[in-house]
Amino acid sequence: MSNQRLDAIDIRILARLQADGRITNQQLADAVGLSPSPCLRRVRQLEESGIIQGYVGLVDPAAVGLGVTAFVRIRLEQQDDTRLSLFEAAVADFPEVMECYLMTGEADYQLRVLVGSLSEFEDFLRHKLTKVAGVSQVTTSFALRPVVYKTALPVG
Amino acid sequence: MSNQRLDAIDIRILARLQADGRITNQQLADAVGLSPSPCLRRVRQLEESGIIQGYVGLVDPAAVGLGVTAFVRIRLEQQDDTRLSLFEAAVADFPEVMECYLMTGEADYQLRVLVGSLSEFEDFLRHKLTKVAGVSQVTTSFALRPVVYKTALPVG
DNA sequence: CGATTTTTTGGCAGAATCTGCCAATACTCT
DNA sequence: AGAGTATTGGCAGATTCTGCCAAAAAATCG
Repeated sequence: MSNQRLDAIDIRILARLQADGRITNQQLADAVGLSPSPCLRRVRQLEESGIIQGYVGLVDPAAVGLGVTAFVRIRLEQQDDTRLSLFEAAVADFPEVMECYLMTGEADYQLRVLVGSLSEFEDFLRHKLTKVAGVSQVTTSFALRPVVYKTALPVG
Repeated sequence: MSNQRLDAIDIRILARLQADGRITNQQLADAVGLSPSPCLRRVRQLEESGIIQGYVGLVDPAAVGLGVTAFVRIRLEQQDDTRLSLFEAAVADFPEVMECYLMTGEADYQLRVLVGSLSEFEDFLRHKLTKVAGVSQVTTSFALRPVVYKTALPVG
């Protein structure tokens, strides 16, 4: 999990793995111009150093009945460390919360919430989010449609 | 890319693959209580039907110098189909734009933008985003810190 | 510059995994 | 119960993985 200098080959490895997390080591080695052995070693190093955080399968939300994306901006009553930690622990446990950021500006936090329907969202608001200690103001906007969703960072 | 009924085993397969996109088929089969062969067949079907959209490696943004997350809300001058399509095509080509949603409410679009520094963000705003035809109002909030970032949908 | 150390690479080989095929099992519907 | 359909498990050749070691490349230092 420490610093590490990334050379041109590492960058290409990252680009490839971001595009296809199941590429075989042989294909990857071929793509970046190495033989399998040093290629695998580089990948392992990138994994162990935390630069590669993991590999995941991506599932179509609509296919599993999760068609509603909501963005929720939240103000807390107070912003001391304890309140922030409490709130963060709470949202981290909500399966509906896909993203959460501590923010500058009007809101303290912004959430991206994924649910199956508006009534599920209401349940989430009424029974979960507003029950968290310290939550003062909640503002919701809904996504009509996703336009771009990427996980691959621009590298190279 | 068509509809498909998901049974309990499929759900468990999806959960596992969302948690570890490089799990071997044998481990996966074991975890869901099948032998490798039918397990692989189910995975292939989920892939071909588009329920599994793909597999990706996740890279730490800070490790590649991308430490600034900005949320940008955008109003267009007009909201006819042509303008929307034009805007969407433009943002899809910006490597900085990780997410974009067509929104209800005040803003027409909301973007999550990932850059290395505030000056890079200014470049993005001045030379890219505001140059897109039809963009009228742009409001930015910055993330101080990511709290939750998940790709795994709640299934199971 | 040349010699030494350090780092990185490529090839090898046994182990593990993949994956298509086929017979056996389980399920469905009348 | 029985016919038909769908799903499963086992098998085996092909592919891939992955640790080890010697060779090559790069970096360091006198």
